[in-house]
Amino acid sequence: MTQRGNDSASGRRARGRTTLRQVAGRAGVSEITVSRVMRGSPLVAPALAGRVRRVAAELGYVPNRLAGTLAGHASTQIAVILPALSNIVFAEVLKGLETGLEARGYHPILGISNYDAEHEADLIRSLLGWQPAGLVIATAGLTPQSRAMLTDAALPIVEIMDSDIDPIDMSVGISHRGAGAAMARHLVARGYRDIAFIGHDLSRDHRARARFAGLRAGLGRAGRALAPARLRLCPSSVALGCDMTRQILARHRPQVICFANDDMAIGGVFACIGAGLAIPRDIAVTGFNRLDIGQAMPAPLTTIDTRRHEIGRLAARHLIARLEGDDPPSHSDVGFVVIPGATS
Amino acid sequence: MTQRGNDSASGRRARGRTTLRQVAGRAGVSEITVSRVMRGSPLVAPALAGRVRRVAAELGYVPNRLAGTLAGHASTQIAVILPALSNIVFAEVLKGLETGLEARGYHPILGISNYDAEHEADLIRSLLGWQPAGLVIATAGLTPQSRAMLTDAALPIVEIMDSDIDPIDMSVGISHRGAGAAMARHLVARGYRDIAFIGHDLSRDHRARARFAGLRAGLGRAGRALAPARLRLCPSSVALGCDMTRQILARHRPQVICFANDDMAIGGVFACIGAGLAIPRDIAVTGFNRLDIGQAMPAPLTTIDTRRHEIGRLAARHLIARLEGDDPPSHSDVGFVVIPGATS
DNA sequence: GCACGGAATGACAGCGCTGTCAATGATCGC
DNA sequence: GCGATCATTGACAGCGCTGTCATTCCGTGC
Repeated sequence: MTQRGNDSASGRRARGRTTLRQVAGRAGVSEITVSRVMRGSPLVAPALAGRVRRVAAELGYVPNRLAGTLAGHASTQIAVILPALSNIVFAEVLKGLETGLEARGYHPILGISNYDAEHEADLIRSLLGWQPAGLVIATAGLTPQSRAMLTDAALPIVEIMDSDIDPIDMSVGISHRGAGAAMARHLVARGYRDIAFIGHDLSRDHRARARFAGLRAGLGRAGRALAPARLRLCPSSVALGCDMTRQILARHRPQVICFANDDMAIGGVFACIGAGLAIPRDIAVTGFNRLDIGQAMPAPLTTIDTRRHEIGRLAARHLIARLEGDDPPSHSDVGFVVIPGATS
Repeated sequence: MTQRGNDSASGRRARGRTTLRQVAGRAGVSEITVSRVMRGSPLVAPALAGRVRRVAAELGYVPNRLAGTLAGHASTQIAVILPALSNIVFAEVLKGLETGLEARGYHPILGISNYDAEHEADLIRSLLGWQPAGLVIATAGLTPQSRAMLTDAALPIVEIMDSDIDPIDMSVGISHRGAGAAMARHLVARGYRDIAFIGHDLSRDHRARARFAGLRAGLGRAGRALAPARLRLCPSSVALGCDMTRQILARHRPQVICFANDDMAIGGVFACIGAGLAIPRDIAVTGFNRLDIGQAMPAPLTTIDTRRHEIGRLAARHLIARLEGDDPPSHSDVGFVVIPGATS
């Protein structure tokens, strides 16, 4: 652990990483042969391949994927752009994606748009600069510019979460508008009339907005009205759901409160319990997403399963299929599932 | 769609992306000048720079970062390896990291080890192949091989979450053993004697194991014993906490149950409520991590804030500092905070 | 009017690897 | 025994960009 030349005081930058050439020199073969061995080509005689592998291991050789990709036109990086990570939903989608990609040797490069379409455009530009083999995106609302970049880039793209779209290339998701409508049918079937809605900042989250629109339209078709929605211009959270529920209860007790998602709904349940109300006898509550925690509550939450794990899995699968020359469907609706629960 | 090579039916691979040369040709300047303009070099005359920028925009030119990095030795990718993403804790750390990195033009390449040290080693190897500028890792238990690769790689490395380690390069975290001991002091101060512990698979999660060891040791020092721990060899979850709590309650009611983390503790709270027990009168409950949801419950959970957001932020900050030639501390303990709550 | 210094631009080599095709032996059929 | 064939191996030219000089063109001061 002495000088070695690298480890330049502050930088600790790696100059002097072992290269193909060094392995080749030490093994007494040409660079291309080492390259073939490292990529498992059957063109190299087994004995030679063994020797080369031994030398490579000895030298701790790690192939430079940058150079390899530049020369060979075959990146194994996949750009992944999500609107947030504070909500467990996207973390689970990302988990599903990472697992599916990693299993086939692909690596995600991550960007978080914060539900900001402009920032999303910047992310698209900079991630495309890495020449990824493909791109998976849960849109924050593609700008025309973003759309143009993606179209021009001509690489496999999966737009995830929403199936009510006309995808640039492929889509995997559910119908959020349909999910809202399904919740409306559920509420109508249960006979509720005085229905309130609590949500976070829907102006940025267009999928939550679609659910809300579907809910309102569905209720309208059944002749029920939705009380004016209560929205707070901040990200969704348990605490927010709790707080806003208390506010509503302070002036009026609706028959049911629909929350924009499970996080908020769980906060709502806590607020109702705190107010001494029995659920669903005194007041009903519904959420969206089917978080595990909502189902573990003493009274499992009425909600809609968005099958996000399946979305991540399928997105990875379709992307890889396309990369391997297959022709996966350009439009996949994984279908949501209404979970009746015990809170409505 | 004639020859052009690109958009080959299935592949949709981009051959024919605009290159520096094309921009240079169209603008009537040399490649290097375009390169300078794209990187904002002051060496180019403003008028010329403007013209070049216009041409680049017209052609939708996106610099190829692979080539740039290969030629210039300055990647802006940062390898990030985490043990899981199912738990919101790591998702939040990742969010903090991404934000900090993105703001300075760096992009995370993600790997999830699933608490598997062997897989972690594979991830390290393959991510290092991208010649990242730095690496952030929440260890799943570095194998000697992993350690060697990281040492040899000679790039800035931040080991996050745990501060009770001798870092390869830098560390940012808290003392998990200390946190366990702090919880022990809290319990002793409250006068509890009959203390149970419920956890998930600690064999793989060495930080949870350290907390447990700290708790047990702390209680031991105070002359209290911990009932034999109940562990289930599966990942932690709300449902698991709920289930295991029911099992314990079926045969005996301890004064307090310590859970390996908040998720499990929340499940425990639900189980106790379901069993008609009042918290903390009939039974106390403690968690770990200080999840928002635990604090939003009618009785805020007694827990320990692990300051994970701060960990992510600081890890990004120190990494970037190092990359920019500064000399950040090699060892940062962000400190945990005991949150007394109302469940103990 | 002229050498000089600085600003602006370019030529060139090469980062580490892979695609392509050529070269080398070894093997084979007749 | 000899050309054809196959299995191996290598030479070479780039992928698209940037570091490092070299070059050109001014305005300056004397």
